[in-house]
Amino acid sequence: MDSRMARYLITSAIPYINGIKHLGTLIGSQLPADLYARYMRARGHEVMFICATDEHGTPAELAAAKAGKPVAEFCAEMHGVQAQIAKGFRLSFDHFGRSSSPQNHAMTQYFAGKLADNGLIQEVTEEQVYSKADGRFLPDRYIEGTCPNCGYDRARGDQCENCTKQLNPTELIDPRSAISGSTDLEVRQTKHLYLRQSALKDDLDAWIDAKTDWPVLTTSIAKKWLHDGDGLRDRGITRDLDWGVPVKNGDKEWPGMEGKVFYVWFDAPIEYIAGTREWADAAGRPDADWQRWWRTDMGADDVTYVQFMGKDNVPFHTLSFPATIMGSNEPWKLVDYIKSFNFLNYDGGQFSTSQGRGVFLDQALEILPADYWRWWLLSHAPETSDSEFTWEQFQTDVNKDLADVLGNFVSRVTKFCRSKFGEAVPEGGENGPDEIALIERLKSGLATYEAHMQAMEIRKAAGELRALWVAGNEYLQVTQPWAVFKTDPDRAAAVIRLSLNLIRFYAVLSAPFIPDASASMLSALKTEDDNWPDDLDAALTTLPAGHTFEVPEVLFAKITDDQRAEWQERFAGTRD
RNA sequence: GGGCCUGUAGCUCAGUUGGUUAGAGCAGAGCGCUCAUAACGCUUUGGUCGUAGGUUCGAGUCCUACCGGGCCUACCA
Repeated sequence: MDSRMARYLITSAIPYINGIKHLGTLIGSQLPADLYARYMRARGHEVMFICATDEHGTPAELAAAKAGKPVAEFCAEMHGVQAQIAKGFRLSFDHFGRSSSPQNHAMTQYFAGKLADNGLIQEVTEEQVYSKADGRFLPDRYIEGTCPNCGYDRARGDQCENCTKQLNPTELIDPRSAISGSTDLEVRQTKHLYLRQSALKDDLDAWIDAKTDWPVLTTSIAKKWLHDGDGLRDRGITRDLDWGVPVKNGDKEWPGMEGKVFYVWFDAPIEYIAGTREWADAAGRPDADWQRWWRTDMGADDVTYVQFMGKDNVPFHTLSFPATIMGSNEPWKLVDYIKSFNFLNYDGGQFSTSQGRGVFLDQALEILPADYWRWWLLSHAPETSDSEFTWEQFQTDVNKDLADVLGNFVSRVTKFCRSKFGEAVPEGGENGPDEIALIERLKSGLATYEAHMQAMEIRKAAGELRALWVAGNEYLQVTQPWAVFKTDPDRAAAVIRLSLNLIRFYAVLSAPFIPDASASMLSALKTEDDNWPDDLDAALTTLPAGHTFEVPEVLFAKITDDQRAEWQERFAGTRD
């Protein structure tokens, strides 16, 4: 076993269950996480890549009601749909779990118990709005009414969208349920558990301060919450809902909390741990197999834990979840690096699930292979600011990068070889100055690529990868095997032999971005050797003279103007 | 209202601790090549770096104000 082998625990923010997600959520966490996981595996490291569906909370109940199904059934179905989509995009989760799993129930109750043991849970009696018609308590924003400030008649209970004034639901004039429209509301007393995050503020602050290499986006949001106003506030971690993890103290009942569940943002991050346990259970593995990823006293001390998420999820991952871990006073693994992303906009506006604006993941896979989306989204990942999807840009970028630069390189090399030498790596000739120059170029480019991938500089990594594809075309232009062949076939053979090996080199390097195309390339070359080119010279002679191959189908068909126009029209407004 | 992020060529974006003539890809123009998905290569036209001040020998880079975009603001997740 390689002594440089390291262990990487990678989690993607878990997507909410209430519907099919759009391209923005894919690039915000799952896709970059997958890129990183694939890269680390390719480098020979041991990887545990966990994702799941986030299934609890009011929106899930409402979505189920709208679909006319029991919420458990609805979630099970939607989990299946999301799992299928994840598979379609080639997301290489080691396990795609569910926050509603028995494992997560147990783990969530376990952590709550530990926090209570350590004096970090406080019971608070508070007043909340209850809707008799809906038979449920209403979260602030599910109460609508007239704004006392500006008179807007569809103000929400937390804030008026018209005048932006922050509100309490009780301040609304003529309040009504946003769910049923019922005005039969009353204020009731109810008891809830609060996580005393404030008690851990200094620990969290010191911990965040030490993370000088984290993205500014990540640390600035955390610090804002830590220092704003009176500092980090305690947070309610229970809700009056039917669907969720029942409130328990470990495996014991929690007196006075009957019929209540934990708040979705308390149990959702714990699912990262529980999901790993689901993985072990599903494979019939012992507990030690998941614990070695999560317990620093059981082997996780050499694990590097990286989380991926959109910026909207940062507070929960920098504060609440770490507070849960720290507050347990047990040696659970804390995150080492948080890679956060801005949002992807759609043609000048936002993607909108409610308005059906933008491209949803099931539709995306209907119209184009996963690699097209993976490449474009990753090479435009919103790392420094919100970024923009337009169909024109998507079409020109994908056609140029994938079809012209990479796909066409594969075509011209394999077809030229077939017509002049047959479908086998040709023999004869040897490397000269052009080859030495190319290999030098590849060597430095490879080092740059590896550095960017290691640092999760995704756009820069994509740029360098593309530059390496270009280097292949430049090499052919310089060596001109089609002209040289007429006078010196051996020389042409040497060029093509290296070029065919270059295709394998590209397939290996590109696999984290475009796994399907990479597989096609390897399969056309009739090789299963996908080893990382740690030794570049050896890597470029992997396919010896005489090794047979076949000319592959066109790797990437171009997006035509007609297609682009049609999709632009189809995805402009409401979801069909 | 407050906090943070952001505004660099037509488009999408890089620009390290402030240092000589501001970069890349795409799009546009020209040339070359003809093996290839009318693909590839080379050259090239585009920018008073949001605006106005300030600090400095020197500012895209630091400070202030203003204008525009975005996110968050703790009971949506």
